[in-house]
Amino acid sequence: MTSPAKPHRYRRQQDSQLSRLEILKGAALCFQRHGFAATSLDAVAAAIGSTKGRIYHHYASKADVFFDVYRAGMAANFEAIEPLITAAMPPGDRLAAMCRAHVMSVIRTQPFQKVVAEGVELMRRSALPAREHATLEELAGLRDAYAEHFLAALQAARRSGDIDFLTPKIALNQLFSALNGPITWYTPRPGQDDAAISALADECTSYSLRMLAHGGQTPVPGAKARPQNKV
Amino acid sequence: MTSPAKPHRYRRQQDSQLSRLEILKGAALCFQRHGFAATSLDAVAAAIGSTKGRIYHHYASKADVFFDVYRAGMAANFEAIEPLITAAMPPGDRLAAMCRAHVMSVIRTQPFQKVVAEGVELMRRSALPAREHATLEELAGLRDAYAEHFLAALQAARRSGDIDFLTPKIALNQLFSALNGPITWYTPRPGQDDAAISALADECTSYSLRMLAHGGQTPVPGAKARPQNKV
DNA sequence: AGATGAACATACTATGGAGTATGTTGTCAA
DNA sequence: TTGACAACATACTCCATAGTATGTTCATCT
Repeated sequence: MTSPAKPHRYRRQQDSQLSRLEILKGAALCFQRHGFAATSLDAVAAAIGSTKGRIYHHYASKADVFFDVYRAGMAANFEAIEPLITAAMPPGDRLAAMCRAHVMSVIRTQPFQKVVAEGVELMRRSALPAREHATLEELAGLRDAYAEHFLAALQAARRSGDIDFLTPKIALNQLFSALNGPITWYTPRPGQDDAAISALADECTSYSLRMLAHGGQTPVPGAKARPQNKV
Repeated sequence: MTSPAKPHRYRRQQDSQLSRLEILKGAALCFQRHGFAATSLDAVAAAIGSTKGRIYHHYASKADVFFDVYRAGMAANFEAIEPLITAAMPPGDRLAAMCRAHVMSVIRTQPFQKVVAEGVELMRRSALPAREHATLEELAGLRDAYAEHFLAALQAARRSGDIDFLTPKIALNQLFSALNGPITWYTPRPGQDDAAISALADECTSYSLRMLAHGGQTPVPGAKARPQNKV
């Protein structure tokens, strides 16, 4: 700016969309590791070997980047289950296939799904600046529509006698808690091929599905009253 | 300071421990809602009708407050399962009782458990200033010891034929993901008495335990390869 | 009754980071 | 070949907030 023109090296993407995608990947990794608030756009820029100016050229604000990562994560999920919601299948099989597809998507796009999870939490306590309120509702709509597909599959599978549960909302919440477990604890291994990942997803899906299997009301011992926690 | 002495009203706690507890509760609520990074100590102070000076009188830093909330949350959990790890019970019953006790503790101390969850995430990517490193290891030790109790109960219950699972680590992780589900989605209702909460905990525990029930390897349809996600 | 220290409140400093303003380079159209 | 604009980089501003320094009140001991 003030100094005489040095021969800087400007790295330019021919395709603007590719540049945005690169930003999204870097942002997803940073957001996954440190969360939205603790992530600086300088850190995101450094992660992709760039500067903040590039990000602000493509996005209006830090929140906009976050929202776009969220959209990409949800898009991956929708894409994963889309062929299953219209296919002709027994209800039990459809639910199982949807769960399996969701787990695979979660593992493959883990950083993005972490952002989705944080975004969902963000919406719980709303009270946001009104400017972003419209976007928040859009993203909440995406999540609700996605959950609705699983709720419908859940109800259908129960009607057909494949699974059993008490309260739909609780069953759905607990199912997602299990299916999304790998978001938190999964760490990609160096020598882990697709077969190993597939086996891991199978095991997670299997556990999650058993949550809703038949088995009567297992009475839980120790369910009687115990002294109240102090804290 | 500069102005002449006005007759201020100082609210003082006779018991220092009570004051710390009040700070912890307010901090837990703020941390739950906005996370560690997005929570200012001014906000915490305002939540308890106080000022930042009071917090810094009891704690050396914002992180120290966070760590103490974490300790309180873990203490509540330990206290909940403690009588069950030594009691004479069949392994299956012990595991069930421990799960049920954990869920109840989670629901009762939800804000604290959210902090515990964030703390656990924090430790995954360590790389912290060395000053807090010792404390981090202490807290990680607490978590590991707690998980170890459940892992032992898991193994014992499998040996006795009460449950079945493949990989212990995955089973344990998925179990905790389910048991900790209410941390994320539970919201206390106004007219919700202890009986209602107990019923809710029962349902959550029931689902979580079924994850590890027998049932053979349910083959998941749609487990064959599908097109890779783009993102 | 006065001294001392704990338990706060108030007022200040310092810094990281969001956002902006502007400079620089490549590319394509005409 | 030269605008003109897109795609960046650089260099700033400015505010929120962590942390500090200091003032104030009360209780307790002697």
